[in-house]
Amino acid sequence: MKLTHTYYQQENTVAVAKDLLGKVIHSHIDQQHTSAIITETEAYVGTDDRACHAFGGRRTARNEAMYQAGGCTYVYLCYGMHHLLNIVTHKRDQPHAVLIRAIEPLVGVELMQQRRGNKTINNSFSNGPGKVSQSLGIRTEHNGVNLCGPTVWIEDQDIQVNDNQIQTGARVGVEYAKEDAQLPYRFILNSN
DNA sequence: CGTACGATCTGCT
DNA sequence: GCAGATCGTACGA
Repeated sequence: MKLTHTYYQQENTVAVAKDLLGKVIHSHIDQQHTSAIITETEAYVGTDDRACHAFGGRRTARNEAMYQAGGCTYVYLCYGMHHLLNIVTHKRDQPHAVLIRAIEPLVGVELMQQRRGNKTINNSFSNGPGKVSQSLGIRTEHNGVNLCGPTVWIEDQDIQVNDNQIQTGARVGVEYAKEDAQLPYRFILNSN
C-alpha cells in the first residue's frame, strides 16, 4: 500500500529515514513506470541541523519544498549536474527531509539502465543520490511533487527488514556541518 | 552584479 | 586516489 500523508508527517525524521529502508519507491515519468527498493537514506532534521539546507531558518526559492507539510519531494541540483531526491517529512514549517542515497531496481530495469547510460546492473549501479534520481527519471521539474499523487510515490510492499541488516553511520559530504556531521543519521540496508 | 562552491559521478592514473 | 565536469544558488558588494 502507498504511504500516506500521516506517515510522512511523523515528527521523528530520523526514525522515518530508517523505516524507509526496504520500502519501494515508484516513479511514473515520461509515460513509463519504474520501481526500486530503498536501500540507503539520510535524515536532515530542520533548522537546528547544520547540514540541513534550512539551517538557521534559511528559506529560499530552492528549499521552499522542505517547509511544506510532509509528503512531497524536495529535488535540487547539486554540483551543477546531479539531481538529488529528498522526501519531505514532519509538519508544515518544520523543514525536515530524508535524502534517498541508494536503491535496488525492481521494475523497469531496462529503462533505468537506459537512463543511466546503458550501464550494467551491479553493486554500484544506483548506490549514490545522483544515480538514484537519474535511474528514476527525477529532475528539478519534480521538485515539490505530492507523494500521494500519480508521479512519484512510495509503497510498503511487505519487504521484511531486521535491525541486524541495517548499518548506521555519519552523513556523507557534510564536513562543513561541524559537530552535526558526526550524527548517526545515515542508514544502509545490507543487500544479500 | 560578481563570485565561490556544493547532501556527486566518472574516468583516468 | 584524484582531478575535471558543470551550473544554479546563496550571499555579499
